Amino acid sequence: MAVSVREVAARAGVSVGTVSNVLNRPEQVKPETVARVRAAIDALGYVPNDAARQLRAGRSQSLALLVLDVGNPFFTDVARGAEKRAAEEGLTVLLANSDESAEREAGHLDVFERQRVSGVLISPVDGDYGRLEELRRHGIPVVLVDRGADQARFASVSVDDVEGGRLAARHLLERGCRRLAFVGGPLRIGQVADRFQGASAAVAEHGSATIQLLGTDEMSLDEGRRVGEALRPLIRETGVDGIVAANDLLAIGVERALLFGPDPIRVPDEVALVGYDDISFAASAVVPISSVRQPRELIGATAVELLLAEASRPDTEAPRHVVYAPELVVRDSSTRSA
Amino acid sequence: MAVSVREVAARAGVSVGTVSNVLNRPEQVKPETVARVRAAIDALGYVPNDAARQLRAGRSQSLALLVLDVGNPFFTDVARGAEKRAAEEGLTVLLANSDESAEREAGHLDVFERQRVSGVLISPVDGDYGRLEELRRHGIPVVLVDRGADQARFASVSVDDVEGGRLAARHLLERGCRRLAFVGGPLRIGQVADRFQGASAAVAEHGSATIQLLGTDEMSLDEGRRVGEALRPLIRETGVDGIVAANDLLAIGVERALLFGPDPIRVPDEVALVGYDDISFAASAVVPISSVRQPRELIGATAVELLLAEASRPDTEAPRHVVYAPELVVRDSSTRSA
DNA sequence: GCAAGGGTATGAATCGTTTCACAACGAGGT
DNA sequence: ACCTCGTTGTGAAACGATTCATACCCTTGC
Repeated sequence: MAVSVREVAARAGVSVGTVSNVLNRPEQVKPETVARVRAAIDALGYVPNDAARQLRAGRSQSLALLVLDVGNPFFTDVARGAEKRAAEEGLTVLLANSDESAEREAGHLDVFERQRVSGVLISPVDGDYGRLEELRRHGIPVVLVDRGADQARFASVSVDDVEGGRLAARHLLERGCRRLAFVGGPLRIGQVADRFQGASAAVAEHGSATIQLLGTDEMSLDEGRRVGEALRPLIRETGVDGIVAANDLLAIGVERALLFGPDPIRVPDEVALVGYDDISFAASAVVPISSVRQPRELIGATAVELLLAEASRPDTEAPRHVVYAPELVVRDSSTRSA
Repeated sequence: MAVSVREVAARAGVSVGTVSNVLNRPEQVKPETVARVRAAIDALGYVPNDAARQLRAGRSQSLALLVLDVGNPFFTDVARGAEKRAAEEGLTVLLANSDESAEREAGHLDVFERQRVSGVLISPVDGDYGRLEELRRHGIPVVLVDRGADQARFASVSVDDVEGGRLAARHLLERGCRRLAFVGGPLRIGQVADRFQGASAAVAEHGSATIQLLGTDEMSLDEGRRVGEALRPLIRETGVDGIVAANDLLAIGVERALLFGPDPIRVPDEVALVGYDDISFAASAVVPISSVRQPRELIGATAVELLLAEASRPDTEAPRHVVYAPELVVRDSSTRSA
């Protein structure tokens, strides 16, 4: 059933070592022999067995990418970037999903370690960095994705969320907004806290401006709608004139609630709105939503890069950290037509 | 660096065979010995090497799921279902993405064969079933996902798209619609053709009703908006009163174009609308959209099921095909308030 | 006292590939 | 003739887990 090098060798009239050489260092084998071996491979339909190769090599040709949510376009784009870069190194990416569950995360990490993957890229469920330490002790390099500064002991690639929040708020301030609202939560999510902090800092630079926090339990469309309803009186009575949402789903929900409730509020004329992530739905919302874009594919590619560096990093050297700058994409939701 | 059974055995004062037995058939080992071996495993931080196990077993503990688009919620839900069912069998699912590219698909299949995965679940890029035949000849079972009837030689799990189209159209007819439009394309996509065919059949059963096809180049929000504009005169002048969209993205785009163009058209009062797939955005559209739901997780679980059956299927028996019935989810977009 | 049999443990063979020290061979130099 | 080199190919060892025929010990029954 299974065709092995031995049979290929027999058919081509060479030794197994030569077959292996044809596969891995063809330049060291006489062209004529290469041809004969290749012919035998084709004739028999030989496919090398990775398990055997790995066993010998001690390490697999795959690296793992473990994300919080495969359903999130942010992560699928990161994955795309990682795959491209990994392919250049002859590596395959195993994509896995922890679904924000520590248990599933642990399960996947176990499998990866048994597989002796050549590295793990992970956007961790918060908490248990101990398991990651252990992986590294066992010789498997680890790179944190989209979670950075707080964990200096691991290499990481992330985006400056403080700066992103600042960009969003500053943009609104430049458009003349003075009473801002920040929608997002829970604050224990590092990204959310950073974005709020950045927005607050921008506001602080403007003597006359204020910002208030409207917390959410999750970052979904429905929560956005709920908060949108709560915003209505704030806009009409308290004079809120600008909204920063911690992600685009919230922003879209907020926009809908404002535009289509009883007594509609015009966006951007009565209140300006900026989201975060620049998902494709943001651009095609009823009023296209300004948003803060992150270099998603680049994040993935960089993660692979750091992994390679990590693999050959001497203990005397500290892990590397890469932080990218976010970028503001301006659309109608923050561009006052009047 | 790498801890192996040998070292565990030495530390526990037993043979390597016994360590293996502790891991795989603990009931055959004296409890006291089990404890001693377990202690040694913990002390040394031993993690079994899957490559070695696979090499011996001839087959990996993983199965592959190769989808057209990981960004599509349909497939991530299928993946979730497959993972659950696979976990029950002690199998891991490798999720990979062909991005509708035949080349990427071929690349992934090569890797999977080298890995000796225990099976491949695939929603194939159309065309090259030859490679799949070859995989099977090499002893790797194959199950087609979401592509069925046309390829009797492979086991498959799919949803009856003709019936889905029929459901959607019949629902509109029952609501009193008589001039229907079907939005979708290109028609070479099997699912689209089937849905249109089903809708047409439903219309044919009604003497007085008609249906016309409005083709699209792709199934996106933007195409939906474009077609929505084109629909405006048809509704106002030709009297189109019901729309079936081939997927929810199109439906959402159409709805937006109708509601927010100059001279807005009310949904469902002036025209009723049904989408397809029941993605989460459908329920939270401005006017929530009726849609045809497919049992996504069940599809994944069934695919794994068929794979197991396929692995032990005698040549004398034909591959199995499972076809699920779609389900109509009624929301406001097709429920005339007047 | 001995054979039979059940419960435990052993260790060598095996899976398929890669690697590496070495052999075979011919060409060129002296 | 002899030595040296370079090119090309060889084949056995190694990777780490599993398996299986075998051995050992202890009861049990006669």
